[in-house]
Amino acid sequence: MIRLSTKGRYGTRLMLNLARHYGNGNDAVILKHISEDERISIRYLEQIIIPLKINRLVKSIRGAGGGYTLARKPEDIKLSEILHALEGNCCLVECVEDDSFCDFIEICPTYDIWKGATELLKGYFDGLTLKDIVTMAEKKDKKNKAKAR
Amino acid sequence: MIRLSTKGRYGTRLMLNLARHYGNGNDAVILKHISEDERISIRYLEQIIIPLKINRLVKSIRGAGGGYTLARKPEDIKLSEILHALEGNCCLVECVEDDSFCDFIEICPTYDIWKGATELLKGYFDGLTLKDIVTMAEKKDKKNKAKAR
DNA sequence: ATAATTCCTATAAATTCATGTTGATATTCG
DNA sequence: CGAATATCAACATGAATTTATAGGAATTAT
Repeated sequence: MIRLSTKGRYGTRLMLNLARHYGNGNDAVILKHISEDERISIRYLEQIIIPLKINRLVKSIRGAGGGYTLARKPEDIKLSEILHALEGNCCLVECVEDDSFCDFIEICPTYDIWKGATELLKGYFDGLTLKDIVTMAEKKDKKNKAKAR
Repeated sequence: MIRLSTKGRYGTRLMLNLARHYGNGNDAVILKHISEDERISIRYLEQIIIPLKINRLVKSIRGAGGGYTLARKPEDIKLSEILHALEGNCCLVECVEDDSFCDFIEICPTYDIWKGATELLKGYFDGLTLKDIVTMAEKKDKKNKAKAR
């Protein structure tokens, strides 16, 4: 019912991939590698990375030896920014962000409900940076490996 | 990016409409009236109400003089139940509810993020009953009328 | 019987999701 | 310079899903 689009999900994974490679000197990552890592077609990644570039979350380096890198440090990129870039509005219903969308906001009994839910989510995604998520994933990975032993 | 489908939104409005008419003796409401009130086509309402009926949130009365009523009191119906009925899973991503959906949950760096967001939303919708929402809407309405004077 | 209303199935229209094609442009490296 | 590597850009296509409408069968009150 409430769904995060593939664009949002794939875009987040793309950014996490870049975050993991960030800061190793020559850190440009090519889409082909991300495609292999994340099992998402290059063509689709190309479409998804466009808004990320427009919103200056990634930088592109053209030509041989090129690729993409994060435009800022992983600790300075919030998940909310990523989701917002991938669609103008990071909200449950359009009327929450664009109040010209519907003429009945003033009297709509559900508007405040959806608005409240949106604010809740925004707060959650605002409190998570790429670094946070990478750290969480590393911990999880370590735990799994310990279990496997 | 994160979107509540029309089914979820329209279904909620449908239920709120029934809630407003609940308990007035002969309280069966026909879809035609809901259609006029909410400006949603009867045909679409018919589709939306099916899962609400299957999940025993509404009762139907067939034939002339029939219609629909809430199956329980508005204070006993939670918004989370409505959203859950309208789609099997009331979650941001399928893997959160159906762990056979993806094989990489154990190592997926984003799974826990989406799961956390889903839990947050669920908690929010769990704390809201139809009665709560109707009461909120009435207060809002009164306020608007006061302003108009 | 008739009218009202739910119920059931089909299908059209719009959007999202994903891949493919072609070719241009920029950059590195030998 | 020339060849290889990648991004950039504009489409085109097809499958899947969501959104919405339509026709008619079944049920019931009057």
